[in-house]
Amino acid sequence: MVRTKEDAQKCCNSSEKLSLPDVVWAEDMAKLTWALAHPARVRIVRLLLNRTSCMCGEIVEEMPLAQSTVSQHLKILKETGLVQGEVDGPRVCYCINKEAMAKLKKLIADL
Amino acid sequence: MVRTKEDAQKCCNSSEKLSLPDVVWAEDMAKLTWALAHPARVRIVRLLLNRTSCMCGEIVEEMPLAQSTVSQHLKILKETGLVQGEVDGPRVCYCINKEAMAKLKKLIADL
DNA sequence: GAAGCGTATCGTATATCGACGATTAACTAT
DNA sequence: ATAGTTAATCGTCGATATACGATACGCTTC
Repeated sequence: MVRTKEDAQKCCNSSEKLSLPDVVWAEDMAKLTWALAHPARVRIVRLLLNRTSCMCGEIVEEMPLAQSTVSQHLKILKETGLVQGEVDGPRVCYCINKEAMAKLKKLIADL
Repeated sequence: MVRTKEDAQKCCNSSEKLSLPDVVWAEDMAKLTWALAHPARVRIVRLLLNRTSCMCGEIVEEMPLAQSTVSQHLKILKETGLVQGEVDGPRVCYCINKEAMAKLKKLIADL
C-alpha cells in the first residue's frame, strides 16, 4: 500500500505531458467496440465468421431471440460497418465486412 | 446482385454445421468490449496506458465530465477488470490491468 | 478531534437499449 | 393479380446507461 506523498510520486512517476488521445479516435473505437458489446451481436459476428455468409433466417434460427430483435442487432452491426447485407430476392445474405473487422482488430491491437 | 436460388446457394454455400460459439465466451467478449463502448472510457484507458498510472483527479481534469461521472466510468472499468485502483491515502491511483487487457486483445485478435 | 482534500456513492432525470408482437415492405412464384 | 416467404420497421414497455449535484466516506494533517 502506498503511504506517503513520495510513494505516490513514485506510483505516478510519468513526467510526460498528459496528452489525451484524439476525441475522434475515441469515438471511433467506442462505436466499433459497442457493436460487440452485446452477447447476441458477438454470436452473430462469430456465426458469420464461421460461415463466410448467412441468411438472416438462419441467424434467427440459431438465436434464442425473436426475428425482429435479431433484425435490430443486424441493423446495428450494419450501421457500425462490421457486417454487410446483400439482398437476395426475399432473403438477405449477411457477411462480415473484412475491412471493418480489420480496423477493429487494429484499433484494439494498437491500444 | 444475387438473383436466383442457385446464386443464393452459391452465396451461402457453407455446408458446415451451423454451430454457435459458446454462450459464455460471447458474454465474456461482450462484457470486455462493453467496457470500451463509451468514448470517455476509451479515453481513460488510453490515458492510463500512456501514463502507467494516474490519480483519479488527474483523469477528471482531462475529461469534460463531472468528477462523479468519471468516478462511475472508473467503476465500470474496474468491474470489468480492465483497470485497477490502488488507494493512496486520500487519493486513488489507477492503472491498467495488463492481464485483462491482454485477454481483451487476444479475444479480438482470435475473432 | 477538526478541518481539508480526494474519491465514492446517492438520488434523480433523461436518453437509449433491448425485447417483443404486429405490421409493412420487397420479392417470388403460381 | 394473388399468395407466400422473408426481412425490416413500428409501437411499446421495462431495464439500463449516462449525466449531474449533493452528500458521505476515508485518509492526512494540524
